[in-house]
Amino acid sequence: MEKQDTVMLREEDRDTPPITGFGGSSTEAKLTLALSDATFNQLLADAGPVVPHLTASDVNRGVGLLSRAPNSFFGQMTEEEASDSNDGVPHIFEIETEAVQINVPNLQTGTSTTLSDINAILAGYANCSNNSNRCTPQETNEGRCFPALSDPANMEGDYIRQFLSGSDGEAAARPVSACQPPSSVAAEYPSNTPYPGPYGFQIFFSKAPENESKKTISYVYVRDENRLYVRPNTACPIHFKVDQQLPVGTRVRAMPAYSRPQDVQDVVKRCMNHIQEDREKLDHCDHFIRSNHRDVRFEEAGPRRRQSVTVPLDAPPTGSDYTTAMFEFMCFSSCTGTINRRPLQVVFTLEQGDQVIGRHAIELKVCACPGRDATVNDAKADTDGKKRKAPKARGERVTEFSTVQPLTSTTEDDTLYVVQIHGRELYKLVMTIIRNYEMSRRYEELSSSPSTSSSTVRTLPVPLGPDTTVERWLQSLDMAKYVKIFGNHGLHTLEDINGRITKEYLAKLGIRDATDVNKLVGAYVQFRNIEAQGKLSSLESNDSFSYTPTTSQQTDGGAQANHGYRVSKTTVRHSYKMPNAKRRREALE
Amino acid sequence: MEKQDTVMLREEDRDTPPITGFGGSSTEAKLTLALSDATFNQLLADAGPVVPHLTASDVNRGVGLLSRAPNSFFGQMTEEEASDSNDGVPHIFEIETEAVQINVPNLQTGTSTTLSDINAILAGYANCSNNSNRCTPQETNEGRCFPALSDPANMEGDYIRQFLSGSDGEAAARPVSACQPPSSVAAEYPSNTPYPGPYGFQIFFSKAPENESKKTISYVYVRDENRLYVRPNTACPIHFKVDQQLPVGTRVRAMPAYSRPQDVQDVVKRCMNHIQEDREKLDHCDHFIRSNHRDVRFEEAGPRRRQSVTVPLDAPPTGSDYTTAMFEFMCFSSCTGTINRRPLQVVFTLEQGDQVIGRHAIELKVCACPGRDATVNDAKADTDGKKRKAPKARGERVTEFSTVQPLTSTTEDDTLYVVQIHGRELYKLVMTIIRNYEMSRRYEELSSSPSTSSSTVRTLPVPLGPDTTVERWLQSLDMAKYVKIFGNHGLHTLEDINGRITKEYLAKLGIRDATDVNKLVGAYVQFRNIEAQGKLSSLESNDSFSYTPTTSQQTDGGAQANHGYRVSKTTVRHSYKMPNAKRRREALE
DNA sequence: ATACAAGTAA
DNA sequence: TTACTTGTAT
Ligand SMILES: [Zn+2]
Ligand SMILES: [Zn+2]
Repeated sequence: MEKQDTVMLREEDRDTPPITGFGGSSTEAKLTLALSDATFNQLLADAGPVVPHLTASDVNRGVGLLSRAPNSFFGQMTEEEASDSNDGVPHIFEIETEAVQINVPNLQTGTSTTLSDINAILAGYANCSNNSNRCTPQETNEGRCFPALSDPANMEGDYIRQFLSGSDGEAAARPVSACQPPSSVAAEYPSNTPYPGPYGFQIFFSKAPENESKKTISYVYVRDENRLYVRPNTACPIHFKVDQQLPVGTRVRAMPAYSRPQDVQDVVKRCMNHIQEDREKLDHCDHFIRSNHRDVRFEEAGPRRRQSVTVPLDAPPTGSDYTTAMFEFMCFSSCTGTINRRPLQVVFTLEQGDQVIGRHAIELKVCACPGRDATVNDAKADTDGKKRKAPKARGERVTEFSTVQPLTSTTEDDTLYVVQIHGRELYKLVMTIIRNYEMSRRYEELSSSPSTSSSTVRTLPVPLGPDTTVERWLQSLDMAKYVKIFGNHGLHTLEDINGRITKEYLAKLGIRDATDVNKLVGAYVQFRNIEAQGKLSSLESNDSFSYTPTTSQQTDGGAQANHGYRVSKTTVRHSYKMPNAKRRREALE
Repeated sequence: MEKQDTVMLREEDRDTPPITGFGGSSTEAKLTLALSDATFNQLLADAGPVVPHLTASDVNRGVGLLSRAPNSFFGQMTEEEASDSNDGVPHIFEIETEAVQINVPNLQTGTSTTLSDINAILAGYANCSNNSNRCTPQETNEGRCFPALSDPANMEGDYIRQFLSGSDGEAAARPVSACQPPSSVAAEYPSNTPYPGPYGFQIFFSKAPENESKKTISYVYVRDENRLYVRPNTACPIHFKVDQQLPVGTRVRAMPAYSRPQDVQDVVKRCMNHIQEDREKLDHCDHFIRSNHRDVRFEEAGPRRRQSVTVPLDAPPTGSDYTTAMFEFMCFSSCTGTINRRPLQVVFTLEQGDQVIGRHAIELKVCACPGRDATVNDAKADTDGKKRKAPKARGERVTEFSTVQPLTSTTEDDTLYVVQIHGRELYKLVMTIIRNYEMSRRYEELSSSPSTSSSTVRTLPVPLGPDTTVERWLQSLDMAKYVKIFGNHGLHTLEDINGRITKEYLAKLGIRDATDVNKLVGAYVQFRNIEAQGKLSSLESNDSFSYTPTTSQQTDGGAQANHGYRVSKTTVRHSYKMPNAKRRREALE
């Protein structure tokens, strides 16, 4: 089996998030500690040319790898995306590569791993690769067959690669005695490798799962983290989609697993307290995952007696192209003694008999307040890696104006207003705002139609909002060539890029052309400014304070041409110096 | 048996905390619901003249009664107190009274209590009273023989007394068929009545149990609450003292019980998770209380199979007059499923064979941070009656800007500028800024010196900049309490928080107090506004685009008083409509 | 929806 | 020791 032929690395793919395997990223330091040189060299010899990507920060943080690279999880779609199934999104997985992925679990502290352990793991993936031979390879519209291995910005990642790559790539195909049958339940470590398989198996969640208010929501899926937050003992609908009709008897298995390398060997079970609680009420009361499907089957199999449930993947209801299954999670992620706050995953496998014909995994947190915890995790990610930010270089602050809101109407844009401003401070402030605004307006006009000199011409016929797609935004800027890059990084809406568009960030994405960078940043700044305006405007609505026009006079009273260029129409003069008496009175109330 | 003779109630004792029995205080409403009239009358006939005291607030709060009345717990001494044993502290219990105390457990919701149940309870106490005949009565130096029954402030307490007292007082001495043996383990409900008994049994704790620092302390006894805070699985020394030599074979039993009336019927056991954890490591791994004494005996007895341990009360070591026994508590008070955060007691009984010859009880909280929790409980007691902070009311937005960021230099603040603004979008944006600015200026003036009508009064002498520490900023806002929160998120300078301060973000940081949030956001908006002004001003130096004043005219040319109120000094009129030619040229470069 | 409680990690 | 996490009460 010549895997090299199927692994096509291209230079331009380097900015693509790498695919990462289950725990594969954290072998680094611990392998060098626990393995003898001979063992380690053998490992190198066995390892194929394609190795999982990992970063030192992953190792240090013990973070679930999958959550770092949303794009490495194929098959998660929003409901809308799922509905147009042939859009050729670049998220289609090249299945051959699965065969040579290496998922080496991290070693437990104080334990050691033998070569046969590792061989067993490799064998498991070899089996996956055999299965994949039955699959129809799917290529993206970019012709990319495999995500890049290298993150040029991460030298430690390169270091690891140095150790694990460069060998002959035979290991994946080599039969090993510890080889397990392909069944998903039989593996020592459950695979979580995304695998759409021959039927294009996909999993996704409702965009707005419930009408509950944000804080009381009983489950929420956060796409950036590929993580489901859900309350225990709550039926959570999960949507599954295939692109062909499935043979009868095809089932979906939900198997829980620990995310962190040091935990993967543990079987996820309910805690004793919760088992005890349901001992008389539920059959299989020790299973962590349940389903209320009439045909649910509880299984406990494999060398570790891992527990899982399967439900048949019924045909989609009429008018729908996906099937919804309900699963319940019967313990908190924080339950003492067992899960004990350890990060979890759920691996969903599409199975035909004992053949795995599709697989997707999600991160899972079962908690009392999914809405709250999803938010908190978001904030944490925001400030992550910011321990002590180095004194930031000045001069790029201009890009940091931001927060999101839709544009307002642009129909009266050429009206000229005259405003009296009281005090130099405020005057300078206003001038700054105005300059900034005009600057971004210029950018926008240029990008939309350089030949138009009037500021009434807007690139965007429809106001931008947080839900506007990045694609549309880029197209409006004549930067459609960057659509793919943004999409590859999981940035689909303007909401997604909120707070991100800086020169540095664009550089990370691989956008380094100075003109384009300036254009993007400028346009983004304007979007942010205008959006901020809308936000502030909404604030003022229920405020008792309101300025009053003191003078109104017409300047430049040009006639308004129907579609012509209107220099100015009305002048309103306000004085913003409030009478002291009034100010004091209002302040006191 | 004429108990009345031994019960000496004095008027001046009314403010003394009453003695309360185990759960006796909450019979009130539920008795009247659950008992037939005949049964209830029978109960009244059986009840002695001395009844437990209870308050409605106890019932409503479900508060452990004993914690309300520290003085009702005799026998707890500090080490110093114990050493001078003849100081005649008023904590000496008049033993005869125990005979007629009534400990009626609260009825479980949905259950009913029969008269025989109650008789059984009464009988238990009758037996105690018989035992007490062997005791040497001890009087306090105040001559008080029995705590007052009445809390004058509590009418419901009086109501209960009305029902339960005033009968012939025979019940206590009357043998009842359901009568239980006197053994402490045999009772349906364990008694927690303090009872020094014939040997003057006393229990106390070391004043400073450990040399650990306050926060890392593994156990602490708070005398005001008669409560021991202790870490689980930690040997906690408890001192026992008798004033005569004990017969050989005398043992001390430690039995856990729930404090609240609605819990007393439950047996205190370890939670399943912790049992499981120690299943192979410990014998009697299901016992909540353990001792590392070589001669510890685990018992499980009585109708409820209550678990307890006994250790021999060895003779005090030479030079000491007390004996120390070690007990360990094997679950958190917060353990899910079993104790579940319910308040606990430990009843220590001195036993000779199956005779109880001494008893004392303490409140117990087993927690991870005894030092912290003891302090917290202290503080809570301080602010008691304050309930929990009311959910914050919305709509006080006017206060949002009350402490808005102080303005920068003010020397020219009253200059009036006239600005032409092109386009309604920009106009609205500018107006929003101006309104916010003026609003904060108003509030700032009010807060800094309401008597000053001039805006020259500033709160902050030094202008803020991106390098200003968040700490100083917060201090200037009187929000120093949030310094740590920001610091923990790597936000140290105003630069760090640039673009981040929104209500949502603050909520993520854990800052949710509406007033504070509004204050911070308002102040931040102003800071941003001012900062943006400066930044863009500096930007424009190397920017070919710069607005130019088109008109300059003097309006309202008032003379500038030295510190007087200056209405306006200069008027500058700008047009912000850029020439199309220039705009196009700049945009292309 | 907010505030608190309490175990636990850094 | 601090502060965060996270279940739970109000
Ligand atoms: Zn559990
Ligand atoms: Zn426990």
